[in-house]
Amino acid sequence: MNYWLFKTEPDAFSIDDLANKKSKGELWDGVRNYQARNLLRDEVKKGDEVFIYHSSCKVPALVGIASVIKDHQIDDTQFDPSAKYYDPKSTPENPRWYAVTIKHKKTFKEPLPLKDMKQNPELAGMKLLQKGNRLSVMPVDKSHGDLLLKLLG
DNA sequence: GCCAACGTTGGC
DNA sequence: GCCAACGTTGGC
Repeated sequence: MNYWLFKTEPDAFSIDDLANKKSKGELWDGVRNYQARNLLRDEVKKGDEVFIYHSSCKVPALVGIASVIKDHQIDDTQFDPSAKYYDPKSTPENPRWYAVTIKHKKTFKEPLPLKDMKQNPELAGMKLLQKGNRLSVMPVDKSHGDLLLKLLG
């Protein structure tokens, strides 16, 4: 079992939206970055735990946890010209983008703001805290993941 | 809204 | 394959 962190903009899709999907879960599509794609395709596996992070909002923070309930599949939005994430250079014969399905597990009673994470020496080294980091899907070390779960319950 | 830090694109 | 121009992300 591995830990991951997925970013989402709460205005577009929040932890509450994910919670509302209940056991059905949510297909995490629309990822259009090769590094993130490689993780989704090759390394994110059913049963893994995913920290949900709200970005580009008033208080950027870790807000909850989800679990992966389905391994990667082709992200069909890449073929749909009307979709926001349409990729004209992608073909069904040679798809570029993939998506996994995750299910809401828990919304933390108190979100853990980015600001606080930066101040916790035990979390130093987390990819999320590295300057200039823009990845929307990233690995979380086991030690960091365990600690976060302990902090957040 | 600003801007730093990237990633991507395309001309050469 | 280099690199300038451009677009996007995301904290502040």
